[in-house]
Amino acid sequence: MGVTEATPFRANVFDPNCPGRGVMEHVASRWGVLVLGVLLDGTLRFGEVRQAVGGVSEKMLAQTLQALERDGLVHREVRPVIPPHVDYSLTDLGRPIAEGVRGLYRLIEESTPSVLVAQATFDERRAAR
Amino acid sequence: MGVTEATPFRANVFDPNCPGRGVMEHVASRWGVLVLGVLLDGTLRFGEVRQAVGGVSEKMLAQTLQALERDGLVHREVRPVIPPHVDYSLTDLGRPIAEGVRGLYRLIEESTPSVLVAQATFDERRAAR
DNA sequence: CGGTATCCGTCACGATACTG
DNA sequence: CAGTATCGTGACGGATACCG
Repeated sequence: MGVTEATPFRANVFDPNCPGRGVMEHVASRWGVLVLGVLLDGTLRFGEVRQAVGGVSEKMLAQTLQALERDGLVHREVRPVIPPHVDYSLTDLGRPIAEGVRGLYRLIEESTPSVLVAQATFDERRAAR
Repeated sequence: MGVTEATPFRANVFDPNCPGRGVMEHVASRWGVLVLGVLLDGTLRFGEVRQAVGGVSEKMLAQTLQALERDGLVHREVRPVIPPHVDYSLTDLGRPIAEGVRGLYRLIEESTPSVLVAQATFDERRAAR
């Protein structure tokens, strides 16, 4: 088997027609990463999620939550009262992924100062041409 | 200060007007995650990256690589020969982030079977209405 | 070979209004 | 309160052509 056995990394995600790619695009979407990150804090209602994630519209939030629910990463619980009350939380499947996302946050925020310097340098060089 | 001191997580990424958010959107973009993942294997030429990432157009690849280069996550080295030869690799700043992305791949691929079941169940319930 | 420029379609997204 | 429906815009993204 040699190399085949270990398959060092080379995920199938790189294949356009692979189910994992779709999940990746839900998770790593503009709002997906933020929703998962927010839900890591615990169960939240629709409006609370909306408030916690800055700048998301109702429509996009509903859409994002549905995609994540369909993938089994987020649990949706409706309480039949008036006015309606809907709770969102991470599933056991979704939690590790959300934690991975949180790890990315951490790294990116730590890197932010360096990134800003890099951007400034880059833009400067461009202007100098 | 109690809770305030630790600031459990609650990254500034959730603020729409924050530099980290922009970086996050580059990294967690459709092609950004894939490019970073591919470069983790080592230095690659433009064409090699294009081949490794399934389904990306030249335009989007160039655009993605530029954004990551501007953020200081990817290093671009031009060798002035004919025909042109351009190498791309991760910077010290970019590598940890790329590794975080790889971690997400792993998690998502492990989850894929469960996700497919969840999707089937979800779609079934919808149809049953 | 590794881009950049241009054109153009599509769909992601936001704003608004409405329902249960 | 938590959505769904509809519509309009603009950015994203692909195809093509051309330059260094």
